[in-house]
Amino acid sequence: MSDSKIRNMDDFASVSGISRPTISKYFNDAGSVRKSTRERIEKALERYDYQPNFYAMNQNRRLTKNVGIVIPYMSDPFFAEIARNVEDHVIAAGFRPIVLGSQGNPEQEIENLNNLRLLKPAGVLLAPLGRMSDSERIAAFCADVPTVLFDANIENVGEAFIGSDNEQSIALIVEYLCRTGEPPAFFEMRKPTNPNALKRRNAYVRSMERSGHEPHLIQVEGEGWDFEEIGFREGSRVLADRTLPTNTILCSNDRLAIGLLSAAYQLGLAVGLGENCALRIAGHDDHPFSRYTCPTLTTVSQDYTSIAKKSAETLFSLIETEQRAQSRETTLFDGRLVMRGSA
Amino acid sequence: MSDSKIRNMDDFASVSGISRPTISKYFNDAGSVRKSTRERIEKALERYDYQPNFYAMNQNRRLTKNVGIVIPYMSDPFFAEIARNVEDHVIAAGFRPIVLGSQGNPEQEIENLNNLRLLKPAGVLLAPLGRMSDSERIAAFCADVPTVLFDANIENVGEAFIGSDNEQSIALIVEYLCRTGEPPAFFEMRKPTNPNALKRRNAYVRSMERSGHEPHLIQVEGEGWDFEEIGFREGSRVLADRTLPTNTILCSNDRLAIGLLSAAYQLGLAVGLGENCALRIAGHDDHPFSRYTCPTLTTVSQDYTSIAKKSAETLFSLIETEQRAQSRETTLFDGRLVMRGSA
DNA sequence: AGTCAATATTTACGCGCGTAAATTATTAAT
DNA sequence: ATTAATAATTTACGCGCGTAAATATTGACT
Repeated sequence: MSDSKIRNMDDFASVSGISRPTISKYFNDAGSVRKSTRERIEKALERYDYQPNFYAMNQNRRLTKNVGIVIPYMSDPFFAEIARNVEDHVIAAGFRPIVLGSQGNPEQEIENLNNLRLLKPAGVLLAPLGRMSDSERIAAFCADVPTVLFDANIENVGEAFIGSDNEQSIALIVEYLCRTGEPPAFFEMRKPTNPNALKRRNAYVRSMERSGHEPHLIQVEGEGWDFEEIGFREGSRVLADRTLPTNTILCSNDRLAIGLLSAAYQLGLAVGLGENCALRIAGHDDHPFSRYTCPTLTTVSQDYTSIAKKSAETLFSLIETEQRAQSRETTLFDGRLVMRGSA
Repeated sequence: MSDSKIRNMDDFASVSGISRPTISKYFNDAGSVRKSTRERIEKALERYDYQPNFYAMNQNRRLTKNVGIVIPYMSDPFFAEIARNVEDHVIAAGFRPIVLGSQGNPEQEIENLNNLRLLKPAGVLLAPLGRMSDSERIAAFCADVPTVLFDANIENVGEAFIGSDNEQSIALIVEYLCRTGEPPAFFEMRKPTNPNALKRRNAYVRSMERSGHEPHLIQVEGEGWDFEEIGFREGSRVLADRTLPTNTILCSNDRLAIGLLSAAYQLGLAVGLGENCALRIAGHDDHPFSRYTCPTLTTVSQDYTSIAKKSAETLFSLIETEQRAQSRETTLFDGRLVMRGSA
């Protein structure tokens, strides 16, 4: 690092003895300049720690290497995890990921897309809020920017959808629970906020009916994204009532299950498979925390490795061919049963 | 919304019949234009949903309303929570928050600051990685942009520091644990990654010595931010060894404690206060999850409401007076004992 | 030395907006 | 109606960079 401050590309062009347009070309694609020039630029880069203004760069570019990643909730470990996964693929493909969380707020979701648009992204990977999303505005965005939806679908919006097969995964765990004990009741929010809740509810009902059991929905009150709190509060109430027709509860997602496990513990109800257990609890998603609950949570894992990979690849092929998908493809990955202690 | 697309401020100036510089002034400060003009602009704003390009705006501005918020790790619920808190204050004060997470990576932390600089922020609220931070570069940034540090201190960097009094909070829980049972051992990572770990270690040692007890450090291996995993893995080992000189373990943070609780559960060790409990476990931070563990986690809460408030206020007074602090003030808030089931 | 293609440079303009100075229009007060 | 203050407009330039066209340079080759 030298003394004189390099404030912009002009300054850097001066000190490196190379014209600004060539510098610009270098930063756009280092391979597009002559080798000797590249070496001179890189030598100068070592002395003066200049890097182009990211936002000014995108101002007047046709195509950028930016890829937006939008998830429903930043501090939900499940979404944080899948976002990290997607991010890795984006980096590996030579793009620059920009991750934004919508904080459960549809307006924030739209603002995130609007902000991304200003960065002229080559494409966007969007896990929408789902039911709450302003699907019209999202569709309008998708008309301008190649967008692949993942995790939650919005019909006919975006170039493709990649997610989990809730029908399969719910059937899987319902079948497991039925086979190893009493058929499960389904614990969920009456007005669910998380994206795939309704699909899972329907999958549960169908799955129970298919195997000749009476579905039993436990639809609790609660709003927002504080699922553990809702699982705990409403779970405490439901368990104290002792009106459940079964000793087995399947939760719509792991975070509800974590709250419910806590409620059961505090009521002195032993949860698990053993003879002396009063209750079985299962979840859905394989949340990062589910392996540390007491007992550990039996759940069904989403194959987010594959979802992340396929989502990214789908977007990259769209970007490369520079054309829109001729038909909107939907790819669903199977869930995998994760047998742990709670059921 | 009308048919014709408004692409920039020039377009909007045309359709609203007002000159572009005046529009620019309006968006900078709606009160700075004549009332009749403001109404005309706002009427046009309803018809055409235009909003200025955020990044182009900041390109050539002297002062912006942007306030950067940088935290060590986005998907750590504790940091997510304190960031949300700070964010609220920033919005309430009429500024625009831009939240960035450093993902435990010092280079990312510097890149976050560099990116923020391009947005010409009025100020920055920085919770640094701590020991791992590139303090030289952070200091260089603070020389350019008014910055208030919170959560973790870096000596003489930034205009002020607001955090928790680890000395007080650790003494508080050590005293509690000693008073109600055996003196605690201290469970931590040998090379801790989380910001305040070393302060807490020292506070523990001093606190134990002060009350005439022999300190006992359990320093486990592990790197990165997967604290629950480390707490579980190393905790399982330590508990299985049965070489502990005490039945009481104070963890350096709640996330380690959550892992340790899980380990104890799986080893069949009853955790809690009761006669028939083999172990007491306590944490530090009052992590959002700590009220859902089994048993619920006794811990000491950081007063992050006050920390967030004071940090924001400190920054705003710096921004308003447009001058740097004459002396670097440090404000420490007391922790509060949160007695739950685990100790 | 001469030829040609591949690169580099110069020049000039554009992106969407901020901002300052000079000019003109509006408002409120005399 | 006149005046002074206030606000809006026009004009012109700047921010940091992308990009296109014309021109100049380079390097490998015959």
